[in-house]
Amino acid sequence: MHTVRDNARAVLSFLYTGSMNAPRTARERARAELTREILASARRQLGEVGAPGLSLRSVARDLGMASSAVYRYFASRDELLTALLIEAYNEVGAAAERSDRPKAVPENRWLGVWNGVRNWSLANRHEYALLFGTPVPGYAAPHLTTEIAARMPLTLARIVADAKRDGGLRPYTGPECDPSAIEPAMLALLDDGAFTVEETARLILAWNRLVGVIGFELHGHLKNVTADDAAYFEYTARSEGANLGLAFD
Amino acid sequence: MHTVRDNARAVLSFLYTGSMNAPRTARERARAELTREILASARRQLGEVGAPGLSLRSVARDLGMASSAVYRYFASRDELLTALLIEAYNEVGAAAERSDRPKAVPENRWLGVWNGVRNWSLANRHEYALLFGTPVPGYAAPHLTTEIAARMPLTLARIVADAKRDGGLRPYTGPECDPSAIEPAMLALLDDGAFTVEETARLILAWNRLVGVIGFELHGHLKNVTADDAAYFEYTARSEGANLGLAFD
DNA sequence: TCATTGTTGTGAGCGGCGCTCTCTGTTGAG
DNA sequence: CTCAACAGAGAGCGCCGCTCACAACAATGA
Repeated sequence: MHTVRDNARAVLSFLYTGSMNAPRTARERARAELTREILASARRQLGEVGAPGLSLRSVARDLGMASSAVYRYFASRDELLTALLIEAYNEVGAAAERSDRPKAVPENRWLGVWNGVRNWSLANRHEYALLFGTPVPGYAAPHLTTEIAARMPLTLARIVADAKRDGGLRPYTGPECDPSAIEPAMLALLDDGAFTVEETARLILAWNRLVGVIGFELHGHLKNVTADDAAYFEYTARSEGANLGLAFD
Repeated sequence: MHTVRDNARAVLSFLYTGSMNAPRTARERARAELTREILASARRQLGEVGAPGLSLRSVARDLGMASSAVYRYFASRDELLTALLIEAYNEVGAAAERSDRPKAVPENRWLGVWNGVRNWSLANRHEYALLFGTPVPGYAAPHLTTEIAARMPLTLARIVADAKRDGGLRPYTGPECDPSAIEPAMLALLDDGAFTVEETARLILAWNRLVGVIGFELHGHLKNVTADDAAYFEYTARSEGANLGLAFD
């Protein structure tokens, strides 16, 4: 029998794997149901008022239960936010994968995924902030989240790997990265060592910049700076793709 | 005579210009003094616990006064944070300017300013978060803050402008930006039209990426990704400088 | 079958928060 | 000297996260 304390882990596992150990008793079914409802309500509120405004008490009110009862399901507000964080990581990863069209030419795939991530972020700005904005608490089990967080950047890597395999990658130009700057484990993670250190560095840079430029747009730093955010974003995408050797002009 | 309500504007003006209308009466002197003390205490707490943890009540406790008294000086917590925001904008701008060595070659100036901004950010991570992390409230008088916020990017622009004047700028390569993506007013702002639209776009990109890569490092997204953050950062700086035509390899 | 055991929900309560209001004493301008 | 503007104190409102004791209840094993 699992105790209440184990629940958090169970929820994370649920979010990660998409399924839970099948609930055997009525109580377990009710528990799974209510856990989902709490998450759904929290997610709704996150979308409306953002992470700072999300309160456990208001979730409880929304569900017509005592605020203290919610603590049977999530040990703290941070734990609830962590669950939402994982959910959001999965969503942006899914959005990236969904907007990849493996049959298109690499350049169009690249733009498609960049735009897919941007569109998700514009439609879910509070979720984006949760992922890439200022971190608030101690937060989630790092090992679990990093695995999920990799989904989006791996989608980018796959495009470049395919281009490389098909000979569609130009030799890169410009300054090169000190190889010792990159964590060796990253090389293995990225498509089982399909990339050189230099390519890996540029991939990291591209991922980094994709997130960065969206943040600038979302946080208003481009106000009075750019006139057409979508065009500026596409320019960023092309610039970054070219840096990796994709054939933009 | 100014009323209490005017104080906020006075504080902002004080932070911006570095001086205030000379206090004539003892009361005005005391007011200026206490305002500074409140800001100093708030700044101290910001550095320790970050913006979410900063509370007006604890500032009041720190200064040995009733919490309600603080409201004579700052109309709300947001207004206090706004003052800190402006202070931080000025600081990072000053750090950028201080780390520029106008007599050095453009490439070294470029690296110097990038590192200067990074070092300030590492030493003031909560302040960085206030500037470039998730925005929380409605926040400051935009017109005032944008003027101050421009200090740091303008330092970058100056280096490139000097290089261009001295003929040290290579013709740029790679994808170009749709000119209509850039706000025309930006062209005038940047050294009175010293730059082409394309150069302006690349400057914006560089500024954007400088902030972005620091955010990634500060927020832990580079953990298990890079092995040497400083080396990776310098790589970013060189890559960005080369994109603007600076002679990095 | 039934007592035992762990789980679930409640409501009261703690300390903290931002913020408001009223009241008192004080300062400075006319 | 008068009087309006100001500064500070303290009580209080409605939130918040979180804890705890308690009662209702469901699963389980003797």
